[in-house]
Amino acid sequence: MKSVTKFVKVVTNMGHRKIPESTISRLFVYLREIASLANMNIRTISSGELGERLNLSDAQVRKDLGYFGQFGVSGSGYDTNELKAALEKILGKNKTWNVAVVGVGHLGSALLTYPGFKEHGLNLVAAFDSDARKIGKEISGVTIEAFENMPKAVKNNKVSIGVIAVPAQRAQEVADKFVSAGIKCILNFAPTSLNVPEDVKVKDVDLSRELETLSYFLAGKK
Amino acid sequence: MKSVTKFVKVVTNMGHRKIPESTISRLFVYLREIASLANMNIRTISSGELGERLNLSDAQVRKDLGYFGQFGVSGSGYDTNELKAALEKILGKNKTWNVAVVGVGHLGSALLTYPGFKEHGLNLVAAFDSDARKIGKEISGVTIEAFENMPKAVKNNKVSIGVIAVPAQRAQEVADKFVSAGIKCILNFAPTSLNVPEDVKVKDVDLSRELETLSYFLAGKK
DNA sequence: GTATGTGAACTATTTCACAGCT
DNA sequence: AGCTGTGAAATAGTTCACATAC
Repeated sequence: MKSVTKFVKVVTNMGHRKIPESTISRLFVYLREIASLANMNIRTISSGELGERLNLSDAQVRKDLGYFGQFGVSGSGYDTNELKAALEKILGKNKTWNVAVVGVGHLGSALLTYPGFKEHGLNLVAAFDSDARKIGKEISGVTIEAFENMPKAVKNNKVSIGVIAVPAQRAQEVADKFVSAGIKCILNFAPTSLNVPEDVKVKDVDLSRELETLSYFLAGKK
Repeated sequence: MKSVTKFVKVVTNMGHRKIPESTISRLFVYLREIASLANMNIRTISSGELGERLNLSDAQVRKDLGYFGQFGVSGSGYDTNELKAALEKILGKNKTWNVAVVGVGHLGSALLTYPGFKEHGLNLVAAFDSDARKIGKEISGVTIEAFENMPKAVKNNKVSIGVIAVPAQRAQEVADKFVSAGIKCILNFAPTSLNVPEDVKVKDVDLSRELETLSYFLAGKK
């Protein structure tokens, strides 16, 4: 007697195993590479080849993908078009989000002109500063407003992500105002640790720390 | 018979236990906080209080410091001035390094004007681009040169850190040229994984990935 | 033969918990 | 009593290795 087993691809993480944040981050890297391969008309790739291109082990690639389903074919590898579609679905690349920036100094204005925002589905819709001389100026198609207007603007523009680009000593104050305006997701460029409620996600981007660890490494050799 | 034990503070990691990179990164955070406390004339702080300010556990603080020596006093905590001095020594804050940037587009020019470089002992001494229209222009006191001149300039200026701020598809080429010019330390802003010899340290700063993981988080909550 | 998917083993990092110092 | 320093326990993340599929 023959038994027939049907496998179903799982694209959301149904089994709700805990997924490492590093896995999520690598999935974006896989997607980039796979998209480029698909674009070059390469139809199939193995975990080993993909890992080699990205300086990762074959096992790492398979394990990461394994959290979300079974996308490969034994003996041949992964179909690039299928895997691309699956990753896009997993990672929610089709959605867009509105973003507001507080602090239009060096960093803030560099961010406002950074094309990567738009490329990743993030629309800058508002910018705020408390320096009166900056208010009213336009940058990247957005007019800088007074910080006091922020909560109202967040609601009117359905802002999902708040970006903090002010000096460290003012960052907590801005975070508190974001939280009370209903923001659940903060991108923090200030070199300080923010206190927020549990349901608010903070992503810290601390360029100073990166630079510091680099010079620590250099100090170590010789 | 009584035994007398003498303990000596270890400031370098003599015992060469393996130290997590995350520990190093946190030490810089401790230093910032401790410097600010010392500045406010707070003389002493416990691991618990310090952890609370930084959203870290008391055990984490003690374990991190423990890799480098014994800086605390049982029953009272850490002397802020002593700990500040010790951390500065451990982390090699006094040294400065020369930096060269390749790629003076949006990102590169934002970096060139970023004051954090100088604040962390990094001196921008040269900038390169392969766009003929940019060559000869000055930015932040540095004149943009042709990419071909880079290896010579790296040697003449004793450059220790190479910064890559070009599009992904050109990043490996730039990295190779840095490596053959003798650079041992690369700060990579291109969203791609670089292949370099073992003795070269690459620090990736991938803003796109940070943005992407943010939108993944948002996509997850309905 | 080649490559996946996945428990099991291993490694890294964090947290616990407590002896010992002030 | 209060707090450090540190092995031991727990947790997180990566790599191994192999049964299974094509």
